[in-house]
Amino acid sequence: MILLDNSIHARSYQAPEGNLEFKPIPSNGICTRLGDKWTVQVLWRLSRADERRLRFSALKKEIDGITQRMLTLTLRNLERDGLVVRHYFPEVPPRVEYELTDMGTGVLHALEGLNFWIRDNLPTIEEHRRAYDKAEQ
Amino acid sequence: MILLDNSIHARSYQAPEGNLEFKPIPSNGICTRLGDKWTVQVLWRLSRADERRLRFSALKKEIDGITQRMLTLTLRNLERDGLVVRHYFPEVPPRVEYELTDMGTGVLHALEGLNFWIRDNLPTIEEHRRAYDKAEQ
DNA sequence: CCGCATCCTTCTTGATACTG
DNA sequence: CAGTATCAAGAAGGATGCGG
Repeated sequence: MILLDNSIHARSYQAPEGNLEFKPIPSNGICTRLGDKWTVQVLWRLSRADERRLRFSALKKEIDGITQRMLTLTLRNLERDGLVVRHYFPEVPPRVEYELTDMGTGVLHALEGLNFWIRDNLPTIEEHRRAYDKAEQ
Repeated sequence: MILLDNSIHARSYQAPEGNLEFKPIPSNGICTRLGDKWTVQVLWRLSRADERRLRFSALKKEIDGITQRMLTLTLRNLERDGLVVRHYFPEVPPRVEYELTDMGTGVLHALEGLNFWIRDNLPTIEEHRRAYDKAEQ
């Protein structure tokens, strides 16, 4: 997904006036990434943390249901894209913190429109789904 | 994911001022849908068509690389969610047109912010990817 | 504590052939 | 023309065990 397929809430979304002004640009995997199961959840948790930084274990604790493996993979991809930076402290036991970059913050802002749209339209969509499924038996 | 992983272009994106104002809401599969390989491509083609309607075969011709099977599946999902309506004409040979609903148009508007963000940030992201991959050997 | 390796299951996409 | 059915390939996600 883009937004959470688990989580809650917000203010109102004003659809822009007039016609659609974009031709969709190639996203080179960005959208697939944002649409996966955990990415936005991770970005959002980091955005709410002190100094936009959290330890691996803190993220794992906050994100319900995520496995160590998936958290690692998700963070690696975000790091590779420059949305998150990894800070490694070679203590014993080791400590690792992940920090949201400005670009990481930016993508969350860019998702606000979609977020509000979903909030406003999800009930209607689910209504359609029920009707459709019923018609199919 | 959301925008095209194949396609081009647009105007500028003004990031909202101040702090992030949303807690991501549950999307119930919407985001996964928007993040898949063909959904946005289909929505966008319909949005540019006369009366926002196109025949199945026209869509197939316009969307490079899509198979009959994937176009069918994509349209079924969009129809189920109420983003598209299917008009069936029992002629010989049969004719089927798909029409973008207001809600379908709405979701494209809601994606504009993301679209512009990607256009503006993709070069930087790809730079990060190259650096990351190089560091990994 | 953090993360890698391995194995396994499920989902998504694609290729191809057939039909009202 | 606009599908459906079937099969196969690959990617994504989950479970579990080991290691610095």
